[in-house]
Amino acid sequence: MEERLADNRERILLATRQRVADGGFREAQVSAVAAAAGLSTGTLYRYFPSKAELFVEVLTRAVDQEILILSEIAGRDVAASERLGAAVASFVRRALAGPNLAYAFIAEPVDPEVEAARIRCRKQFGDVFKTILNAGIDSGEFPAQDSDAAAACIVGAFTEALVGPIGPSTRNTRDKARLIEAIRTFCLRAVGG
Amino acid sequence: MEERLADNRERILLATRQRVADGGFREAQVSAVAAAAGLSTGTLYRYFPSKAELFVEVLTRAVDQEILILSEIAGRDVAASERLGAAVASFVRRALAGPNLAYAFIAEPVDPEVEAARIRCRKQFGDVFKTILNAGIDSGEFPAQDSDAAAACIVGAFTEALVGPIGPSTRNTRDKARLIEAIRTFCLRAVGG
Amino acid sequence: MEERLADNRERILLATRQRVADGGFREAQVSAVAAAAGLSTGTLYRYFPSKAELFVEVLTRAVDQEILILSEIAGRDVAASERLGAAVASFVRRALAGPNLAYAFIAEPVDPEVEAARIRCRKQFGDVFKTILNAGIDSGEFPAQDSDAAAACIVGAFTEALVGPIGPSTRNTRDKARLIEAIRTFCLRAVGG
Amino acid sequence: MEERLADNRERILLATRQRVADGGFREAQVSAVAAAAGLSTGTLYRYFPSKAELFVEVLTRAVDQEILILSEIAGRDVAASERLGAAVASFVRRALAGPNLAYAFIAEPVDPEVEAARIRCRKQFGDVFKTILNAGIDSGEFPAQDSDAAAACIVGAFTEALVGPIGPSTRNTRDKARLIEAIRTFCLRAVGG
DNA sequence: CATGAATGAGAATTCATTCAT
DNA sequence: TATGAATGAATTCTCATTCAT
Repeated sequence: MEERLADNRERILLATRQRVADGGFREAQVSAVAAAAGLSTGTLYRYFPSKAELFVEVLTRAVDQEILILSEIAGRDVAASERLGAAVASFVRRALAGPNLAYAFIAEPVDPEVEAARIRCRKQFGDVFKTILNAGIDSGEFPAQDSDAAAACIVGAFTEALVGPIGPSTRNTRDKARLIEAIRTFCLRAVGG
Repeated sequence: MEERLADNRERILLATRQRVADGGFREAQVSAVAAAAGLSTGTLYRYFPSKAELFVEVLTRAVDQEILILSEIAGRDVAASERLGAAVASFVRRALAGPNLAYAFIAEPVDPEVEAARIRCRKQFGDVFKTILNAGIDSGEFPAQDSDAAAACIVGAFTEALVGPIGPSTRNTRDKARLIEAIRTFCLRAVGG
Repeated sequence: MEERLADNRERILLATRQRVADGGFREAQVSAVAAAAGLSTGTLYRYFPSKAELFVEVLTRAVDQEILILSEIAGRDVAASERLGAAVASFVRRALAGPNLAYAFIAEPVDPEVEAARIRCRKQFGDVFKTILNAGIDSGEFPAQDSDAAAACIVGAFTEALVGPIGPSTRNTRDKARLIEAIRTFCLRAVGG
Repeated sequence: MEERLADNRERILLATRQRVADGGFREAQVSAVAAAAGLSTGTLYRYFPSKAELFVEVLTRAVDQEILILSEIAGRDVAASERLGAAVASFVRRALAGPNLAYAFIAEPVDPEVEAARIRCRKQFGDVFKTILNAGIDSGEFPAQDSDAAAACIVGAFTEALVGPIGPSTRNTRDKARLIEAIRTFCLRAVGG
């Protein structure tokens, strides 16, 4: 029972992720998500009080996991530039696996409540990079700079290059590797590392 | 009365811009825009065949003007790095005047038709920067690099720094000047200039 | 001036006929008709108090002319069967020249006011045939029969064969001649002539 | 609850039929039909994907049943003239029960999708009569004739006599019986049977 | 008289949320 | 507890008619 409840909750979250990845938040209607999860809409509403809160959780979950990984990298005992490069590359690599999901999460707003969550998430990303930057500046590895602005620039740079419409097309593994490298180089040089 | 017609068209475009700036395309319903323009919905439809086309025009208008300015900068007879810095700073400066509108233009998707226009617009931005980059690479001013990826990164960087939630808050003129400088430095260093 | 007024009125009626013939009443919007007549909608409303009354007049005009011709045939000093055959063939022949107009007039309802006019028009057609039928019955040329029903059947028969969707396709002159003959034969035999 | 669902679907179809019978397709707005069925418009859309498809189903339902009956008659093992007479009389008899509905079905076009269905339906009717006619012609019972044109004429004749405005008014049972007989005689004689 | 811009009621359709079973 | 049918507010778009210029 407890088992079952948790199961349903996970199924709903998963179904939402998949639909968002497919067609963006626009295509993730409550009824479609419920159907994909093998549940009724009524049941979905037993687990989530509203569509917005469901979306917020899907978003937060994905981002939390990402932040965990990036934080680990940020905490490593190596040069800041290495950490920065690793963090960027790590994020980019995973994002390339599911671009639409990343796009929807990063760029597509839905309603104010979800939008607020999206903002918090980007802020979290920025904070990770700011941490690395500040460490590098303190250690003299990076030149003095506005780490807020630079962190924002970094997040923006890889977001756009990854999921934005003007990013280079990445069809095969080689293309992807090149793109990751290009973005890493860009960001590293940008902060003077 | 020619006067009057043009007026209405402009009023509608202006009302749309304002509502978009306030609450994104989401809040720019036909009836709300018409009311804000002091017109009936029927009249709005005399000037624009559909909501989507109205949005597309609002979008392209703003972007076309921007592209014009950036292109002029890109064509100047000075070092590529100077042109790049000037272009970034120029864009950022103007964008800081109406951040929400910029956000809606750059980041918010609406429906397929408008989304297509948004993509074209971002591509235009990217192309301007790619032109500068390639010139700089050819002249040996910048190191060899993937100019597609770098152009995307640049657009993403300043977009995010400007309108993204993680960008530093800019309350006064001094803050703004600092932000512009930070973004310019970031982008210039990023491409090795 | 007087000249001009009459001209405009005729132009409007003609433009209406043409648009109806092209796309049915559905496509004959006031603004489209006015444009086709080279006038403004406001001017159109100086000549016709409403769209419905305009349509009614277009309808009545066309039918009145038709009735005139049929009445002449009905009044000829020849056998009833010959008159009947001639009337049917005469109507059918002209209708084949502009099938869409005929169809719209005969079968397509628009709004109650126009529909009422349409009913009156069909009644007029029926009356012509009833007159011929009654004459033929009186003279012993046709067997006794319900001339109301038979007249309705005749109108229905040629209407359907002409403009209905199940009528045989008539692409060339030969086809048309055959169709006219088939309908005439059908109607003549039907009344026992 | 299965019960309930089917009920609603039927209720919607019935409500549509009734409104169509009253005022034609024109008066069968989605909201009016839903209200007449005791449902919300949203619910109506659970059962029918669009107004057009609802209309098409109302149309085809009625026609399919009719065609079934007529086909049975057409297949009987009696003289073609008897079958023709029986088919006409059978159709007319039932149609006299709901003249306006029949009119809307047979004569009133609405939008392209529904109009297409209407055409298919009339074609079905025509085919039944063509079958009988061809059989009669083959057996020598009817003289050689264009069975396409004649079938169209027959459908047109009884349609008009039934639902057209010029048909005789039929107030009581005796009148109706006479009308049926008049139409049957008309059609039979028309094909030479 | 002529114009044609403006009006605004009305129609179809969608979908998050509720609640009787 | 689960269901999913029902709801109805909200939104886009059309077009006959009016009236200030």
